[in-house]
Amino acid sequence: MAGVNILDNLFYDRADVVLIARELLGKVLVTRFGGQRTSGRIVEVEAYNGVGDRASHAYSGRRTSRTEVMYMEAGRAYVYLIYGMHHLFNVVTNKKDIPHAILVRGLEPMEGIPLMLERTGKKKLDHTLTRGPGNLAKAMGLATLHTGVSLLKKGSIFIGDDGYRPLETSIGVSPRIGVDYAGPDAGLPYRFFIRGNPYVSGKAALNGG
DNA sequence: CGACCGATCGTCT
DNA sequence: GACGATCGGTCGA
Repeated sequence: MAGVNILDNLFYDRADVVLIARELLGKVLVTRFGGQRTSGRIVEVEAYNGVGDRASHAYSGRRTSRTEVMYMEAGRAYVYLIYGMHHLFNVVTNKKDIPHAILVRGLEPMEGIPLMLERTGKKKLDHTLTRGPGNLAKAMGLATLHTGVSLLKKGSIFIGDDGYRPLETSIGVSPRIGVDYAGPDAGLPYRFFIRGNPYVSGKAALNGG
């Protein structure tokens, strides 16, 4: 599509995963499976800051077959199954062997809404279609089999920049959701979202500032 | 509104 | 054998 630049290695391969997460707000996540395209604007993200972050799957350098992709070079998908039923989509950032990742938690649907409805079994478009990480992965057709896929070329999964920029004043910051197990790190301000957007998950009290 | 609960299974201990 | 970077439904105030 004209006017859309794919985010490249220079974008993903940077040291500050929290900054990258914030910069992902307003970008466009695109999937193209079986010749069918779906896309949506990113409105909510969370940063997972490597081996020192108790909320991260890579905390303390844990390295398993599931998390191996987090240790690969920047710009790959990390999709994992949670609660036996939901697939959560992350983007790997920073250099090889530094396991940073960003969880995409909210999308404002753009293209392919009928297909998203079909994938999710929903009857009509409402804010639940792509609100929350499990819902958006399902709507976009993303699952664990996509772990390791590169986002750096215009392939089946990528993130584009169409020039849209959220107002700085519209960006909210809060602790991450669902990471109470992370002790002191549960309170870190690593979640970013577009204030007032209906596709942002979480409770209203978290979404004010 | 908020609190709680069940679903469901791969991953890790 | 326990638990989760969740979701949608239910129940009670």
